Amino acid sequence: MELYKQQQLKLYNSLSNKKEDFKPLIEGFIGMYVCGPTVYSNVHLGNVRTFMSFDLIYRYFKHLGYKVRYVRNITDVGHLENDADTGEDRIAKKARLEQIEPMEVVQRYTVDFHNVLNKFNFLPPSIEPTATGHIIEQIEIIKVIIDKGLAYEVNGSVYFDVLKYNEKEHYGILSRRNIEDSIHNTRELDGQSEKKNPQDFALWKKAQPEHIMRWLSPWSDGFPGWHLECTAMSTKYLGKQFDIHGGGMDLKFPHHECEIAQANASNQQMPVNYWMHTNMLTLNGQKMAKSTGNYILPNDFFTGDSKHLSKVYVPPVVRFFMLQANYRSILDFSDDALLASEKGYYRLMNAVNLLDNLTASKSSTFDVKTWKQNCYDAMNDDFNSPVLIAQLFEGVKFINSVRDGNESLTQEDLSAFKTTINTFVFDVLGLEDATVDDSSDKLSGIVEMLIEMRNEARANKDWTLSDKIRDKLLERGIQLKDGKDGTTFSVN
RNA sequence: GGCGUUGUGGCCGAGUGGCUAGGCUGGGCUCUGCAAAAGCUCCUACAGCGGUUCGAAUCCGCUCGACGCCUCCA
Repeated sequence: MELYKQQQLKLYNSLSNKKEDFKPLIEGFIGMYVCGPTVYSNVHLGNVRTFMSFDLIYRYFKHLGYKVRYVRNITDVGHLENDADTGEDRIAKKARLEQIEPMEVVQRYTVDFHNVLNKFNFLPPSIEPTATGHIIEQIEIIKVIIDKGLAYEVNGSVYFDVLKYNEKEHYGILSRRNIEDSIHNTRELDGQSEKKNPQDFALWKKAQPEHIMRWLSPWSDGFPGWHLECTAMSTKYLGKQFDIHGGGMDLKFPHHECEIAQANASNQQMPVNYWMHTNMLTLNGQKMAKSTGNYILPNDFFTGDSKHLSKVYVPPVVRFFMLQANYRSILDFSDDALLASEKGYYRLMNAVNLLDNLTASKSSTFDVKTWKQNCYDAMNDDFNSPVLIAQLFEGVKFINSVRDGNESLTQEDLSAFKTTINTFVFDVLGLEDATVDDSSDKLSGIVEMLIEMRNEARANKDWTLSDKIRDKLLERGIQLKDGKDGTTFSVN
């Protein structure tokens, strides 16, 4: 029987602001759409956090036995710098500044995005569509919305008529806004606007003569608006109605609100059952953002070359750090917090690695079944990875005690225990073991030899030599551990 | 100004009406040639002020602070 039939999952739905029992439209299948990056620059760590949250969610769904179609787009056109008519397309601007083709910009940062995600051990989505690959679909949606009378054309550009839509529907249903409020609080534009109302948003923009990203449409040579691509691609691959739509908290308004309006306008139904929003990663208490310069790049961890970092960190440590916070909480980044996570991470890994060396006993002193369900309960409660990790540390303590002979497990319990811990650590949390690498076989042979030499020195009470071997190894990241049954080591 | 979120011990971070979060750090003990590792143990907090309740960090109100969105942002 599939695991999802045994585990009742609750997830927090931004649409209702409540935790709800999760029930997919079609039993056993999940359609999930996540707003991907706009590839006009390198992804920063805040971007990574969002996608990591959904990687965790995707992994857990898969573990539960769901067939998941996970769609995460690449925005490669249409994302304007601001909503004023003077706003420039981010990618076109970057191309202009660097004097290269827009598609070179797109290619460069798409590759960077994939490289970064691979380093952090992300599972690839099922489909990763691009906005430029779905111009026709976007044009078709615009036609439908115009036919419904909810969009209008001005000088070759097409805008969504928010006020008109709001007459029969609620624009602001997701972000809990009233259109009246935003009318009163909208900053005055410079009076040049083609839009009937400042709240209206572009479905299609006519390209200026110098603009190099342009496509033919019934209205003009131009390009699609930012919000539209997600509606086009989610509808195409997941249907008019699907289970989950996710993205960063900052996309809730206006991006997701606009998506709802467009989809609702063209398909006559609410597109998404569960909206999920991940919270921000902050640096110095402020949101990480390219525009303010307050950010840290993933690559900084691997070089250690940043004023925010005291040393080099391996990717799983960063991953572990992020998973120690719930995806809906703001997480503040600091070197101290990362150092603490690093220690915890290695403690966890060292215990996992001990598992294979444990010997079974006639009886168990640990309730494996309850502990295992505790792990599931944590994840079933809106993907509460911090609580899961707390449970895993209960396991760590227990493993170490078994090793020391203070606790015991039957063969059956031992294998259940092993399976559970490996499943959650590697499959669900997606943590890689940084204590092993390709050269581990040769390395351990050499370290075993040094341990032997040190033991000889210790037997001769030659503490100078024995301590030298131990300390020199530690300097190189190899830690010797003297236990009852001899010396073991770990590579940190 | 509007909408929303939030304020937890030295630090990071769960929880949310009575019952241990967890990690890191610091103190003590065991083990050890000494350490480290590991185990045990101690340090026991919920911004402030009122209210509801037998009982609130947890619910309600107010105050103060922080953050996010309201223009692009994961």
